[in-house]
Amino acid sequence: MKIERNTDTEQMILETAERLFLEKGFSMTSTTEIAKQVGCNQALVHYYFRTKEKLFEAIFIKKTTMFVSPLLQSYDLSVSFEERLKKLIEAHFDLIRANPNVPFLFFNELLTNPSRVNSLKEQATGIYRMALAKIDTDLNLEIQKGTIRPMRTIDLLLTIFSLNVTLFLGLPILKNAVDFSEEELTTLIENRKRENVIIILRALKP
Amino acid sequence: MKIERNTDTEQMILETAERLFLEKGFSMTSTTEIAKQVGCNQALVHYYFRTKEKLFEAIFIKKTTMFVSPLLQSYDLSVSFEERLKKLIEAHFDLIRANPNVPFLFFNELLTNPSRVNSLKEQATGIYRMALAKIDTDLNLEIQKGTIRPMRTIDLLLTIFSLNVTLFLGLPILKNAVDFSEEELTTLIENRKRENVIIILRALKP
DNA sequence: GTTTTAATTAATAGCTCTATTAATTTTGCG
DNA sequence: CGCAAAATTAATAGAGCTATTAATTAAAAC
Repeated sequence: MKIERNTDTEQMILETAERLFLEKGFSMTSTTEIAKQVGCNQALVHYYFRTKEKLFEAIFIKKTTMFVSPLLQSYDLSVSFEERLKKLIEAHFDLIRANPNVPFLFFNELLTNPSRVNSLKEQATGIYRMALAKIDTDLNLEIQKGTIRPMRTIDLLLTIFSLNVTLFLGLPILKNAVDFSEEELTTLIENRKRENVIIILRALKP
Repeated sequence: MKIERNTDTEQMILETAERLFLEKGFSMTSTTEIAKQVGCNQALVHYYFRTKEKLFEAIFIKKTTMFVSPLLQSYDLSVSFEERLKKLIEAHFDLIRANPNVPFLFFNELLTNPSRVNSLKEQATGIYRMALAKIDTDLNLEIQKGTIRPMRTIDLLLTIFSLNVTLFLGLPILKNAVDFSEEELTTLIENRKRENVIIILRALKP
């Protein structure tokens, strides 16, 4: 019986690091612990990535782009504005549900280490601006048509973002405090998804 | 010329620790740094509070209660339900605006150190349950009257919480990314306050 | 004014972490 | 095989952090 040997240690380090960073953030995760969980020597982490910082950045950037691009794809111009927005909200919601720890990582790192915002600016702002511009013109067109009330794009985006993100950000705490069953939890989440769409669409009405 | 001597060093340690914990979280704040900023010996921090953990807990509990109780006071039964809710939302909003870093501290510590939820359970759940129960009966009464659509209390609270908290949680990041002027910022905040009330009240309509 | 108590400091033990270096093992290849 | 490159490890320097202890200074009490 042969022990299953690492097909690719570098990949394992990356995956383990990703998991730990997402769970505990940058400062609470040590290269020592990453190595221990991978089952390799701690120096190996530095062999592949030189510094903890670089290892983190690789993951952070990956997560950033992963977290924006699906939103662009879901923007379907062949249906009504309301339908289009609904799809966008749901895509955003599902994206966070599939990666519930990412918002925590973002907030944690961008708040405690604001310099990271800068590296993000060049990386992600491009995509963000595209998404923003797309919605912006779209929204203003509808406002001119009078189908929705006058509002700023940033307000709409903030609302979507707030409602979708906070649920998953707070869920671990809520789970700990209230003690849901597994199905109660899925019901709650599904409910919220529907709720969020309703809330936002209602908010747009003239 | 005499150097202004600490009237109360213990108090200064507490205040400095509070500021640093709120800025950077528990793990990123060292007793060494606290002492340096206070201008005293590092051992003094431990002399007064024994451990960093105990120092943190003192602050954490204080912030927790401070963050819940004002919500109960603003619950004014002499006006209409809608008006009452509006006041509650605004009180919540103002509370966070006055302590914009507290949500970050909560999320950060409750997510990375879930055991803290337990100490919170006994401390704050009492107050929370009171607030929740109050709104719960109130809300269900209105639902029976048919003045608002059927919905669960937790959904209403999650909506309020999401909209109010995320703004201030994300503001430092947004500020860094978008580069607002001081008045643009206050305008944005005031707008959001109004928006949040509108959004939530609309969401309740039958 | 001396004694007791409280506040403050210096010094340090013990730990953990990051990063590097040099040595060793494994792998790929001609 | 034999050798070069890559992967892996052991060892360790160097730094920072928490917490404690013993010594020193300031304040209070009698």
